[in-house]
Amino acid sequence: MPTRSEEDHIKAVYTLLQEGDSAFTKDIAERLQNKASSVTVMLKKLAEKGFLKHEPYYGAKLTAKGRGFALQLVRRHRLWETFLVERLGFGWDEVHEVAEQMEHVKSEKLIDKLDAYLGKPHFDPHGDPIPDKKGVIRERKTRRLDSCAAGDHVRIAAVSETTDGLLRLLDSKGLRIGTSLMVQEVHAFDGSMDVKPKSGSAFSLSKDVSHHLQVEKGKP
Amino acid sequence: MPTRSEEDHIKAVYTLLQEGDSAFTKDIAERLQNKASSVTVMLKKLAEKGFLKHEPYYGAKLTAKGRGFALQLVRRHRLWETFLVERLGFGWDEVHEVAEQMEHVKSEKLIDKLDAYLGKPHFDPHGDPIPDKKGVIRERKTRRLDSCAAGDHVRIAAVSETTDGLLRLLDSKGLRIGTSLMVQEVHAFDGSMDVKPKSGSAFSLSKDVSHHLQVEKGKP
DNA sequence: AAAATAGATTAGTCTTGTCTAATAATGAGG
DNA sequence: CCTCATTATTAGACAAGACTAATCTATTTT
Repeated sequence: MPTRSEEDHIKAVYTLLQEGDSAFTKDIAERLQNKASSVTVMLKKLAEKGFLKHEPYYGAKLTAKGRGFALQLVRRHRLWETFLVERLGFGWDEVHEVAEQMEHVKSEKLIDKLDAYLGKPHFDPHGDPIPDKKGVIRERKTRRLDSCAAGDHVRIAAVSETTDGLLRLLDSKGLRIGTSLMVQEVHAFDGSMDVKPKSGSAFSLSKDVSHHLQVEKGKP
Repeated sequence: MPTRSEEDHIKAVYTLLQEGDSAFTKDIAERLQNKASSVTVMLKKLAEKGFLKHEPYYGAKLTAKGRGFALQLVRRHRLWETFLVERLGFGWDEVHEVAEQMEHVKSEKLIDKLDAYLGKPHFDPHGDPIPDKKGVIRERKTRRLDSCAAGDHVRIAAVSETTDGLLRLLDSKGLRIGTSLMVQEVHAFDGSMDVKPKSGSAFSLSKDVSHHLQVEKGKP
């Protein structure tokens, strides 16, 4: 049974591999607010315990065991985030840190019951998929909003960054998971775009913002 | 900000002082599954930090600061137990260990919102009082069932031991918090008593059991 | 009052997880 | 191909928190 620090490292590796295709010591260290040397030591230990393969100087890859473990952590994290937002009334920009603590509570039964209580949700408040008990993630075909062209009709599926600033900005513009948009115009010089929500008037989004919005096709 | 281990020690001292009037090294050690020598070291540290007074060889007493801290832990523990039983459908004999982990999650806002979500309950599923945000406990005048005499009408207010065995026994007899009983007869030779629930037929309770039931007066 | 016993404390060790400093490997540019 | 900047690793120190063994204190028993 991994310690809390071990769990954090496994999850960091998983997340980095999701975002790109590599998990380097430096990036893991940055994410965990640790020094690289500490991470090296930890990776060696986790490799011995069979959670990952550590190729010195070339980063880490998860084993099946490590991946399964990481998926349970992600599941726990996202279920708690869902609980905090949907039941306790937290804003979606406030839940990350708390869920980060709750995900380490060890009780399989607790997660089973929480899952049932929330209605076995497939997505968390940021639109990220929640792995099921077996670690299976239901896939959606989404693209980044900044890859869309004028005239596209789309629905916001997920927000791929969870910094407080971005989430509050979206909130203030009335942009939520599920909000339908039409892309009116894309400005080549700075990548900003004008979008019009189904209900409400049009406004502009900078590339910084549209880059982090995952959307799926809506009806045209 | 105390560490998890420090929190555990503070709470153990608080609980022992509630149950009796002393918190000795040995008893703290037993409760935390630690050795006495480890506890001594910890008590010295907590005394330096101002959470308690440590009188070597005569145990520990909490300071106001330590008591306030312990009350917040108790509050968190009992709110989570209430959540687990009332919302997630856990049995009241299954929640202790999980709540023991959840009580260490640090977020004042979380507890405020949980409290509101549960309807600001004053008692947990075992009938124990939940301190409010300021640490104030609403008192009730209760007595142990084994101090009652034949003919008394009482209502179960709390169960003062939370071992799985006792709680399951009570469950199987239909005894819950709030159940009304009439004491039919007390047997002097072994302290057992016959009781009759308002609805249902009479049965016998051993002294072991009646000793741990806190009751309040019901209507005669 | 002395001895015995239960419990508490101290001293010293070990493990875990972190750090800093020193050393080594990689990959890019000249 | 060599050098340099970046990143990784190793080695050694340190703090927290637990343990064992040895010592000490308080209390009870004789």
